[in-house]
Amino acid sequence: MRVSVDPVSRQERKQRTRQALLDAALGLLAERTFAGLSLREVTKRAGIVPTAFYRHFESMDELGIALVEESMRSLRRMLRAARNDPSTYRDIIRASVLTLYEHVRAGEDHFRFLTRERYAGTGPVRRAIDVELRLFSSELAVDLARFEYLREWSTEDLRMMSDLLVTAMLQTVLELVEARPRDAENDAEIVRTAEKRLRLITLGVPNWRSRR
Amino acid sequence: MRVSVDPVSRQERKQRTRQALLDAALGLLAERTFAGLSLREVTKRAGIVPTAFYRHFESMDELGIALVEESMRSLRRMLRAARNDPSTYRDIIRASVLTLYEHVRAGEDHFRFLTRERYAGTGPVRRAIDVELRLFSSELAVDLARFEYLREWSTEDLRMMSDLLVTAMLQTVLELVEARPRDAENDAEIVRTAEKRLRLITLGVPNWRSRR
DNA sequence: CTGTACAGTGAACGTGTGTGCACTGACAAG
DNA sequence: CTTGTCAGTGCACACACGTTCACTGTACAG
Repeated sequence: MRVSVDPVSRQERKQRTRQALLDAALGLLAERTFAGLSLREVTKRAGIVPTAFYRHFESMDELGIALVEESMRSLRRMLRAARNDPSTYRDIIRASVLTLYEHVRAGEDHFRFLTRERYAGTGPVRRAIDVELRLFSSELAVDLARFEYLREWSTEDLRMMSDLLVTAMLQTVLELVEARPRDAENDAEIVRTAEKRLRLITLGVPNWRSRR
Repeated sequence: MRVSVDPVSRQERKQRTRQALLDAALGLLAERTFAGLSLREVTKRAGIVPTAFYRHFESMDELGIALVEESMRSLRRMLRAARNDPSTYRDIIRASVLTLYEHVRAGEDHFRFLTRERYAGTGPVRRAIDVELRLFSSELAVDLARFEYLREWSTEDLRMMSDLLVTAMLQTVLELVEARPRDAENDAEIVRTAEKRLRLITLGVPNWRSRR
């Protein structure tokens, strides 16, 4: 097998069509639930014939899971950015919320997909999101453990807190992504509220005593 | 036609069929999204012919909105119960969470419907839930304003907090309703975590200073 | 240059869908 | 007893769906 330099090699073309399918689905999901997508629609938008779909995915569910993976990459990229942001040390909450805001507005469709399908379906897509989000929350818990006040928290309590933070953040994502009207003023309002939420949650930390 | 033993008035019979439609839909929603329901399915389960559907609702969306209203009645009943529970004064958080738990397990389908469709659809059903939940959060904010520490909070901050509480509670609802495995042990775990969440949030309250 | 693997095609199928229409028969009012 | 109302029926339609199958054209390996 040869690794071709030619940009239109066979496998690359296939990869390109696959991506077109993913993009088509994601585009349609702007105004529909994943369960409400039809294979025919997606292929039509991707510019191929319905039956060719099966050359790339075994079923729509499989495409959905690929979409979850793609979307989670956005989320992790965000977490990484937040970790490496030097301004984090001055005001971690403000910095985190701003990072969230920028990433949401940049990869809107992915975030919308995740937040909507997180609750919507019953199928494999939902389960995949659930698993990935649990993992994500665990990573966040590890980060949290590094903070002064949180050093002695039980892992269970840390998990509780990171779950709470993730939920609050995803709630903000939803507000941003579903916002109407969509102007800078409204965005600022949402961001401000998000900050307050996190502020309130973290204010409780110094008073926390682990209990059984 | 149906030969009924007990005499029932005409409108009462109609009301009964309407309710059968609502129940049928709610039942099917245990494992599907509202958008994924078909009119034919619902009528079949309700025991009438598809076309008779239109005697009761103009469209599935209209039925969905009726379902939202019905479900919100469960939610409000819960809030009222929480307000009138005398044990609330001893430990408001524990009392609230237990009230939530009992109501969720009692009217499971309604709660599942609300929490799922809150994010799922794009249609009128979702909008209806959004409006109702905003209203609900306002009511809660009014209740909050009566508390010692919260007396001087701005209405905006009160809203922020009640939204946070509602979101945390709905998250708990979701965990309960989607729980697997569904046993007493798992339930207890969920309830315990829910309590911790609220505990953490309220711990921040005494330290809060409203800021612009 | 030849043969093959394979992405994409196009017609065909069976099924489930929402809705229009003319209908039936039980009830309630006159 | 007569009559109008109306919840529920049964048939029909046009359409969109997922999936099958035999096919075509071309990039690549030998």
